[in-house]
Amino acid sequence: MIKAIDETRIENTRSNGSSNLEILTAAAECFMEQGFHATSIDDVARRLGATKGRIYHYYSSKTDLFFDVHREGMARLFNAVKPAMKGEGDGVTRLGRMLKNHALAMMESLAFETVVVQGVHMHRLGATTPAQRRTLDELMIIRDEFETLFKIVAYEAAEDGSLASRDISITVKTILGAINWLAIWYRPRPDETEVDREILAAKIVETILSGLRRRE
Amino acid sequence: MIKAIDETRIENTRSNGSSNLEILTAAAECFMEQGFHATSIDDVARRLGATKGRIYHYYSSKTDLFFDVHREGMARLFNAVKPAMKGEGDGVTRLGRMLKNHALAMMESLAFETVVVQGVHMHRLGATTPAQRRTLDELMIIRDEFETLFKIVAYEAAEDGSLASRDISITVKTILGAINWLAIWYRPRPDETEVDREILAAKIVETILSGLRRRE
DNA sequence: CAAGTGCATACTACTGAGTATGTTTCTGGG
DNA sequence: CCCAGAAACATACTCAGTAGTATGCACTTG
Repeated sequence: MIKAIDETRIENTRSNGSSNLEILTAAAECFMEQGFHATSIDDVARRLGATKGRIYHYYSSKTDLFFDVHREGMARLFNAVKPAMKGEGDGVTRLGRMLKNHALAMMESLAFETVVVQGVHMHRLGATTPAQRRTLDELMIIRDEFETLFKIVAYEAAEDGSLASRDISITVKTILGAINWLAIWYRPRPDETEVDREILAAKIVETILSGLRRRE
Repeated sequence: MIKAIDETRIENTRSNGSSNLEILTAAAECFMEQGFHATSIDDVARRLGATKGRIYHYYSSKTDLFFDVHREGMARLFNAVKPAMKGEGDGVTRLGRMLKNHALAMMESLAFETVVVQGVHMHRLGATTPAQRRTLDELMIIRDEFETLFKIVAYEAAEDGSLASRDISITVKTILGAINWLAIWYRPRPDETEVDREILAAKIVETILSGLRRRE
């Protein structure tokens, strides 16, 4: 799974040409713990055991760094969810697979996905330069596309009769909220294994698919 | 409903003694739009048509102001949800009422509740002074109590057989995530009425209670 | 060995939290 | 009715933190 993510990682080129996963990871962790504005470039550098110079060599601004972390987070979500769209099972079954993979990606790349959640909230924020504004819009388009993946399969599920709901848009937003909320409350335990995460993801998906009320 | 909130509003006294709902509201809106760190005290003052002096007359620091907004947001959630715990219906029915009221409160006090959501995320953040650290811990206790309200009724629902789920803690976190996510995507339309919000809340709750998969 | 690459060091300039100090309006006791 | 004194702000500062820059320096590569 993780190897698959690495192999299919989309290009991460930014302003200065090359990228640097080490920097991205350190930045993601800082942004997760303190948020974008409370994180100084020096904080990220300190976590790297380096200085500003290294970061500004690769990224032209703090905002661009944030954007690239966001980009990486979205890429991982796509890589996790897209393969689950096709395959066997009715619409809701496939939706369940997508949700489970989404949840697992949230846990495995918690720092990046927390930044993604922050980024959504940042939409309104006036990004300073026009170039940054364009990048931000582009990121929001990617986010919409991600949501659309779920809408597509939800429509298919409505047509094959496996989906109960009527209002697809609200339904998708609701269930994605349940998953994304992991960024708020989930913290990995030190001794946690992949299996533990699978179990947690399965429980969450089960709740979403079956609902709270017992079925007869 | 709104009048009821005002009547039962808990005391909002802070450092300097008295409070000021006007300031709290302006601050909540700024924090919602830009986040805590990106919001300057001057921003809040500008929105009030005033200057820093007014704000620092009532609040000893930006952090304390944030805390009081959070407090107000939590108070509104409690006032919305608590009355729905008791009354007729099985456990899941009452849970549904609580969730619906929660969703409505999110929409009606969007700015305050967005700050509450931010506050949860801020938990890890090192609040500077020991006094602020204590206040932050206190706020998190209040949040836990809020979550406990749902757990209590969920346990009752498990006992009366109306609840399908086994893991109460994960179930509650999942469904609260679905509701809280409203803070991210919900934006009131200009011509929106109370009825519109009721319909939206009902759809969300229906999705949570019944689940995605169609029942035979 | 010349030209870049990959950083570190040492600055600058500005923003923004908090403070110190007016200035005006209210309030309550004589 | 008058007038301390407090309450409710506004104005004008200070100063620490931080984004971004300019420059230096080792090390690689063609």
